[in-house]
Amino acid sequence: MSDVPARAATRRILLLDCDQFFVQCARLADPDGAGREALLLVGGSVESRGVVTSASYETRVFGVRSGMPTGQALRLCPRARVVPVPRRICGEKSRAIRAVLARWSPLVEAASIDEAYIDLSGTERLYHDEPLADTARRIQREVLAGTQIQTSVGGGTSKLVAKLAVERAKPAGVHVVAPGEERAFLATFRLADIPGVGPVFTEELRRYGLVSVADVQGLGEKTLGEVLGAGRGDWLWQKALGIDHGAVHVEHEQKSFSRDETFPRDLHRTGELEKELLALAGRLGADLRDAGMRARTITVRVRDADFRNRSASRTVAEPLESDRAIYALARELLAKLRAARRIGARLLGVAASNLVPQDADASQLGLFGESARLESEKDRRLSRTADEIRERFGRNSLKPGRLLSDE
DNA sequence: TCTGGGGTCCTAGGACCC
DNA sequence: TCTGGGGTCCTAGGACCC
Repeated sequence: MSDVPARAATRRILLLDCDQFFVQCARLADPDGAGREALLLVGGSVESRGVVTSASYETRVFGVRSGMPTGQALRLCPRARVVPVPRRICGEKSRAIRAVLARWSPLVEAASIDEAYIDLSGTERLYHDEPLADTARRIQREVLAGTQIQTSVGGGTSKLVAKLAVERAKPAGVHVVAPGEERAFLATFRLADIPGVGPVFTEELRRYGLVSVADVQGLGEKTLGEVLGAGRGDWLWQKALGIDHGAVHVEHEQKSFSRDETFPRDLHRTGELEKELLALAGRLGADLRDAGMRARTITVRVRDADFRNRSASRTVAEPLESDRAIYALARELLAKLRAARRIGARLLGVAASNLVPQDADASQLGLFGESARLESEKDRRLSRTADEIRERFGRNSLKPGRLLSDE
């Protein structure tokens, strides 16, 4: 908020969003297989209890949507082919797109793997007062030529407006909302379309008879505040008018890392869960070290067979990075969760937060006696050695736990 | 129909300190 | 003896996003 001048010049913001990104990537990765498949679902299999990450436009005609359980999607569209997410090429394409966008503005925010905001405010003269929609089309063509990825672009005076506009642009189009048209544009949406208004809030609003953005606009600011409370009422009122001062942020500081896994079948025995936890802790530790970070808080999460989510976490004074220390802590937390409720688990996960750079000032470690240390230099060396072995000989060259202990 | 994996942010209560 | 308020940190849970 403080970085918004009292009389800000009209901003010019684009959101570039890839059309059915994972489907496009899967087709590029396998031109003769998935590339020829119109009815394509990318995501988890039925056996692994997965959901659809991205559904091709051809399957959406059948009612298939991303996030839908794959089993349900296949019932709606039995002839569809399911392929896994092609992670490597998705990452490559995402980076390549960002590289193209960087040529157009220094202010690019990667909002997710398949969408990015571009702030072109103040570039009017640079682009010779070209209409924003024309600039958007040129960017879109350059992205397609450079990466083979088809995109849609939304534009307007804020991230909120650009985000909603891109929905009107799909597929492969451009939709720019002119300054001053925000309120009327917003009036054409449902409240559930506003980012931040999810299923729970939508249902609450519906109980008040509020379904469309126009409903809220007609209610007025004061009444909305009385209905929802000042905080949420004001928040929703601003959105309903298309007002959003959020800045396009270039840098992104990751606050946590996590690894979790849903099992094909619920696991009941603590020993089985510990084995999975060991593998997850190893993957998490490798992620942390790869990022040059350590973590002070470890959280273990389970999703019980009845879909109840539970978690236990512990924060320690000394930031950790080694597989052994992370697993030791995680194992205690799992024991705590198991003691509280002994029931089959469909998901197990472990997360690291309260992150500290590896090279941060470690002087405060002097506060801990050597006996109280949770992680030794040797633990760190062992984990880093394991990282190098995997780097040289492949991810499967070491089994989890192999370099974990002193034995 | 049967619900992924990777994240961010918020809330609320309790401990603890001043 | 009775009763403060503010600030920070931790923990657990949940909404929400792609």
